[in-house]
Amino acid sequence: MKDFTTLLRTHNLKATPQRLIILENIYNDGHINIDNLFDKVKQTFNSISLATIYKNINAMIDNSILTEVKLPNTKSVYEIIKQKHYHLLCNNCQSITDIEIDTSSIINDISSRYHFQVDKSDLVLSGICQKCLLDN
Amino acid sequence: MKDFTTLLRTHNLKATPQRLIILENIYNDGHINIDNLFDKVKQTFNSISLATIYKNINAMIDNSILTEVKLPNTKSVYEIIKQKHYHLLCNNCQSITDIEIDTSSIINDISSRYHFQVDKSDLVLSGICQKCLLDN
DNA sequence: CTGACTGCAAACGTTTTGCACGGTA
DNA sequence: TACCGTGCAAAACGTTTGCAGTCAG
Repeated sequence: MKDFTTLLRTHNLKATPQRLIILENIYNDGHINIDNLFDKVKQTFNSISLATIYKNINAMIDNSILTEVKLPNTKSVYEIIKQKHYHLLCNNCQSITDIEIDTSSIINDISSRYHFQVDKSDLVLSGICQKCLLDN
Repeated sequence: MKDFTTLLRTHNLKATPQRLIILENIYNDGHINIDNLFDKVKQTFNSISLATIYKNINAMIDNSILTEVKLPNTKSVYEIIKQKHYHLLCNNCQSITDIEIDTSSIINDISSRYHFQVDKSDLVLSGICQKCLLDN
């Protein structure tokens, strides 16, 4: 469990109970889409409105607490901003796994070949995860 | 200019004038979002409806003629399916460039480290393109 | 000739907004 | 206490659908 109160305040947002529960749920899940987040948050805060979820997701993205991860063939998920990493997406169970890869050689290659200044990289590898491979 | 009539027919779709113009516009642009596509197509086929654009984009995706490219911080674009490649996205001029990178070592590494069967990879490098770097 | 396609309008699901009330700092 | 945040309902937005007419093969 992290100190989400401090996280919010250092990013110029008030630490309301709704925001704390939203962050706890995103943190526990790792990556979560709006619908699942709303369902989960309602379990501990059943009066919360969907508009509040949206407003807070957007506020936290604007204030660099969260980031949106766009995925092929499925809804975007949101995650707390952390160190640079990439994603595995299982097309069978829909699980998302953070992975670390050294992409510096690729990025350097592209920078020089295309004279493109790379500020951000997004990589999603889709396929079948270990668990689903074993289950079938 | 390619033979889009054959492309459509070999994918079990009728070669209507609307579809040919849609494909020509996507081909010429390389990658285009729905709004820009609608604007462009209207220039040569002003009676076309937005519903027809949507229906055809979806039909062509379902029949493996087109693919959707999801991009960070901006709308998805559509492109004609071609050989495997990745994308550069300029955050200044919004241009999208196809790039070729050998990602096999990364994918092999991930397959063995995570026991994940990789079927597809999506990589977007965002930043500033050469033209915009020179202009500023 | 027949099934597939088009264009319109209506419907739909998702996200945003306005506003009065409530809570954080 | 001042301002930010919440919750509700309504609005806006993007996309899909139903249907009658049309066209490609």
